[in-house]
Amino acid sequence: MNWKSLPPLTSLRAFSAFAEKKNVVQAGAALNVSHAAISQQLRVLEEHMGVALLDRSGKTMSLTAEGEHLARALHLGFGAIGAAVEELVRSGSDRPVHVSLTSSFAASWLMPRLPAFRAVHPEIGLILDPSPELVELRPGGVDIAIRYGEGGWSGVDSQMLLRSPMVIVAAPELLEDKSDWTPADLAELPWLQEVGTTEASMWLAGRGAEIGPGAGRIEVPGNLVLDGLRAGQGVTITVRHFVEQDILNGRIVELYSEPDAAGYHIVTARSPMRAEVKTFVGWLKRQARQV
Amino acid sequence: MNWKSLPPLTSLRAFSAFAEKKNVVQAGAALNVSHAAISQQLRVLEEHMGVALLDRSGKTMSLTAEGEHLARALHLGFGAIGAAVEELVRSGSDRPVHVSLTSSFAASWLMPRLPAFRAVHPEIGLILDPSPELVELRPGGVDIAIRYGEGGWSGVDSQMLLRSPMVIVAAPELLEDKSDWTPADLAELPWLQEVGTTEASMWLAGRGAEIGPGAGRIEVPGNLVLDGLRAGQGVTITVRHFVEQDILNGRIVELYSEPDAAGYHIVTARSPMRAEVKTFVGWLKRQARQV
DNA sequence: TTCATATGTAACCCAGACTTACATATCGAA
DNA sequence: TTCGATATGTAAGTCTGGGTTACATATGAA
Repeated sequence: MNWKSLPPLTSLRAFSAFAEKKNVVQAGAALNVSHAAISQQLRVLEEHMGVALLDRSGKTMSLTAEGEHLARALHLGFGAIGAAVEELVRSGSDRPVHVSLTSSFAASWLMPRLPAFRAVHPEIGLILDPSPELVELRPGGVDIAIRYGEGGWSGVDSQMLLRSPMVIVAAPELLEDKSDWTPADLAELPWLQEVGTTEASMWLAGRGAEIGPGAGRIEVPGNLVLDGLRAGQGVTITVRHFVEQDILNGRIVELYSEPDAAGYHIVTARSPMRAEVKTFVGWLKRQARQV
Repeated sequence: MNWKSLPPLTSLRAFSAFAEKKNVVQAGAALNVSHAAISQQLRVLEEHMGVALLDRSGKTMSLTAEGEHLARALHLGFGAIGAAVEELVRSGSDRPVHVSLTSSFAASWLMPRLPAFRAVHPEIGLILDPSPELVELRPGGVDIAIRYGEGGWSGVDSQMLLRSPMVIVAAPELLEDKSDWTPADLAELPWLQEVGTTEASMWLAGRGAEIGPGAGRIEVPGNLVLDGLRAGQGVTITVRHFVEQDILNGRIVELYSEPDAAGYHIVTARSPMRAEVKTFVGWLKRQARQV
């Protein structure tokens, strides 16, 4: 391909649009530009090629024989390009947006807001995939993951969605009148933990304690942890944001708080995002801002 | 054609060049830009389409399946466009440049300089068409005309090539010892006039005189007017530039000079000039400057 | 003539395409 | 495993091409 001798592509596009519409005003409309822009580009093209493409006699402009010839080629050429682009773009767009997240985030934050998303973007399908572990983000598979942490993971792009520290919480009934709970004391209470996760044990271990043999660890599906917590069935570690209301109205007591800069992040692969994914991510961020 | 959803054409071109060269540096070379420009345009395209077109793992980049698909379409599309453009541009370029001019300009100014043009641009053919009258400038016919006057003709573009006033001249032999020639006196002398032109009669008429019956008007082909003048066969009106040397060395006497801003102009149609015509016009102007 | 329609032009503005310079990543060879 | 060679990425600033607006001009129809 001899690119260097090709006229400016903008001028070819303007000419093609003019050839289609037979009128600079409409050609401009088709390209989202003013009629003057088309007029100028047509001159640029003729000047560049040194060929009379347009017959400017009379009120309306028409194509010369050479112009018709070029117009046919442009229609075919740009047509082929446009068709291929369209095909590739839309081949992705009927696939739903695949979101991997933790079940607690899904239950406590995302699910209540989903109806609002459906209302605004009924055309975008979603797959919510609650799984405790990080999954591979790859084209054709999971589009985005929502994960808790401090960000900065390597190999992926991440942006903070919701900043909130981890807290150790329990219902007042469980704690009875005792205050000043040390980690070792807490280890003797029953613990609620989502199946397959180890945050609770890790937290205790990090403080030299270990869940006592008599206390018992209750492993429940992620969506039931908070319900059990409120029912006074055990202590648990969770993201403060999810129990904020309960803490404020005294239904839950906050025992320890991790003062780090962690929070939920939107994690995406370092490859271009489909338009639908961008839409969903944008919506997520707007939702998080207006909490 | 749905122009509005098309990605920037620059980015499509960059991608197509990359697909061809398999390498950003060479793709840049093919488009006369730096490798960084290609790199950035590839990102723009992927971002716009939301489709992974490139596999960036490893040292070299390669196309994904989607990328290959798009590359094929772009190759065909841009190929069709490039071929049509090339065809139109070269269809004009084997036709010689057709120049209409007066025979006196041809003989006195252009012909002596033509060998220099042939030496620099052997690939450009010329047709010199000496004709006294203005001709129609149209695509496929006469490309440029060289005409004497004050410029500003309507319907055409003109640019001054050589400024020089009209003068009335004669050989000293013809004038003998008499000086102070009035127009009426001159009317009694023989006049040399190019066949088909009326400048001489017009000049006399404009001054209340008329070629006398005894004097005689000698109509000769344009290329012979200056020869006859030098041989003392008659008075004539001509452009001063052509007889400048003769005036300076006394072989010709300048009787009257029209002090207007006239001169030879390059006259072209208000339609795009073929590349070869531009070359010739540029050469003409450079020649005129260095006189 | 006058109005309506279509295109041209001048002059200024701005986004996006480009450059330069430096950084980073991978592969192969010593 | 270090080093050089090769290939691509990134930051930051520049500049111009493509655009806008506002006005001018030309043609055809009534």
